[in-house]
Amino acid sequence: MSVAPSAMTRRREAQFEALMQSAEKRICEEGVGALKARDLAADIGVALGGLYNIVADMDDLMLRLAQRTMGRLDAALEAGAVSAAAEQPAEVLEAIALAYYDFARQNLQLWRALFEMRLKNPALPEWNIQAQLGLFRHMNAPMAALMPASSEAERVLVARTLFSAVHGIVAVGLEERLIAVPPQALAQQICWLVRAACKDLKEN
Amino acid sequence: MSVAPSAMTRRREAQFEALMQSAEKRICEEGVGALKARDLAADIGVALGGLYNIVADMDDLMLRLAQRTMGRLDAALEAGAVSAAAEQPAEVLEAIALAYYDFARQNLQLWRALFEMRLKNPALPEWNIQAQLGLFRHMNAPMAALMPASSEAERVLVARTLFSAVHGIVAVGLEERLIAVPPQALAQQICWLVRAACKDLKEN
DNA sequence: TATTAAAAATGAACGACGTTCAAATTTTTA
DNA sequence: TAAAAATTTGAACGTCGTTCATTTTTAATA
Repeated sequence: MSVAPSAMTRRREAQFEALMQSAEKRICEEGVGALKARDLAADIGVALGGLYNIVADMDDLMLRLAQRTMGRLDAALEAGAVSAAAEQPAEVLEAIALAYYDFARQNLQLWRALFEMRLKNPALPEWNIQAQLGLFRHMNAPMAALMPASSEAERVLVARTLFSAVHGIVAVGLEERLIAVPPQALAQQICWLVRAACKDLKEN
Repeated sequence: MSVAPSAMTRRREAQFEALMQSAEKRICEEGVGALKARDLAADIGVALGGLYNIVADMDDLMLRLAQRTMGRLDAALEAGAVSAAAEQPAEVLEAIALAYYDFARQNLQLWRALFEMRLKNPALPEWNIQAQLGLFRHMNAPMAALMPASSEAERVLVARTLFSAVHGIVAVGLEERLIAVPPQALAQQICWLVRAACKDLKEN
């Protein structure tokens, strides 16, 4: 589950890790828009041009960071799912949704960086796509329980819809540009929507 | 309902309008990331520095563009709402959601620009905030019909939740970076979620 | 160990960008 | 028509990501 480019010497791996940590620190403190090649190079004690021996370019850097963040998000969703296992499938989905919300709140800037990535080359590398799709893994079991008569494709579609809806609520809710919704109220809204959707699935 | 800064001469208004149109054309054709001050200045036949007599800076330009787009979106939502009026409130909300999805599809790049704005000064001007909040206007009547016993604040919260959820589905669905969901399937998913949410509201 | 070839690191330089501002030009006023 | 005010200009500035010829370090070989 390494996030570093393959074929690295030990020294390079250390540099890569230092770069990632310095970038994450800066994102957390100042937001993703404040990431500057010169700052990062200075942080890890490397000349400006040396950055490009560790990472192909800033897009590559962002994608590697996204990979790390998704790894942590995956673990958080997993923890949320198991905490509600052996319960009703709707409750598991609810726990996953709340875990997603909690992760976004606790890692606000890193989580935002996942979506604010504006890559020069919009085509994502395969390993990034797979990591994204892998996040849906936690919904498989509860979705299958909720929609036993449906096809795999149908379940995947509904899972994506549910995830997207929750993501939208979280994203808009954490946007401070408009009215700030109290966290507790937001969590309650997420639960309501997930429950309502699951109830409907159950009835049909 | 003017979108131009006040206290403009006739000439300035014409320049402003030309600037907006040229910017919108470029956004539609190449995406918001391709907007360059030099290109726009050339487009409207003005020296580079002259842009800053028409608009305070690029942030201001983006906010004015957003204002125009929101104006069109507002009209589209209104049209969607009236097309389903005198029906069940759930059907009105469904029509609004579908109108939102349709607008996003038909004005993909301009719609994206609404959210991809990364302003140097993240504080939004009051007129922009009001325009955003005004978009919820169309949900007032159906929400009141669906939740007659609830407070105004409660209804606003649920309306925001519903809108955010639909927005999330649309945003993720129109993101081509992952699996492309067929438009018809996406519309169906939106309808399903709105209906499920409304059904739950009705029962409680 | 000395020599040499390969690998890695350097930082000045480049082009693109948004923004500024003294100077030139146009328009308005007296 | 002359003076004053307003507008327009485009060169110049600072910042950014990125490149690459040069230097420095590391590794291999005799």
